[in-house]
Amino acid sequence: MLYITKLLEMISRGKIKKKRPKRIRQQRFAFVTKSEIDHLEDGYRWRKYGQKAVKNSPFPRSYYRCTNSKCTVKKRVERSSTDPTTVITTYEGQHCHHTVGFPRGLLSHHELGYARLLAPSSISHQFNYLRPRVPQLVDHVADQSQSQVVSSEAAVDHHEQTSTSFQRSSVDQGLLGDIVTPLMRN
DNA sequence: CGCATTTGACCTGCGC
DNA sequence: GCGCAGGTCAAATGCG
Repeated sequence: MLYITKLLEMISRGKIKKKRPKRIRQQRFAFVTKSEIDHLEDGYRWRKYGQKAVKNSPFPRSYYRCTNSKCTVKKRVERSSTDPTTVITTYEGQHCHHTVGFPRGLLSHHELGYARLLAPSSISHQFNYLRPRVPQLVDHVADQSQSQVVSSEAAVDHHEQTSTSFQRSSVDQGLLGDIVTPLMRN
């Protein structure tokens, strides 16, 4: 009874919405990282908007969104059930703004690769400028967490195997075609 | 006070 | 149609 009351209240407040339009699957990139840290810095600011226990894994999956309101990039972070020291980070979408910088030397080279990958072309030079600083950052990270890209494409495929709506071709031909390394491409 | 995180409920897609 | 799993929302709460 209490629940029904709450339900009606929610409806009246517009909390229960009608059907949302079909989600359009955006480009996704997954990184497998050996790290003790779940949430690695990648130069962008993220706001956590959800956490969910996933099947076949004792570890919950965290959902993050870019704090820039105009930016729709999302990121999922989950720890591998087979190897608890491995973190699987899946990025979805493309940033439409500059990074906020790379704080505290926590940037790992795979995350920088991602940043370059999804950054607007107009700021791609920013990453070239930053590149000379990377080795020391990577060394710093490597000592802590042995960050590495194991197989981004394999990780994506793990999620996308049955999906036919993941359109890589446009990515390859477009903006990211200049940036994505052969490894990252299909 | 503003922003980030937590968390339970709701929504949606998919397989049976 | 039903149930499950994944994804999202938003109020409550915490923290600097």
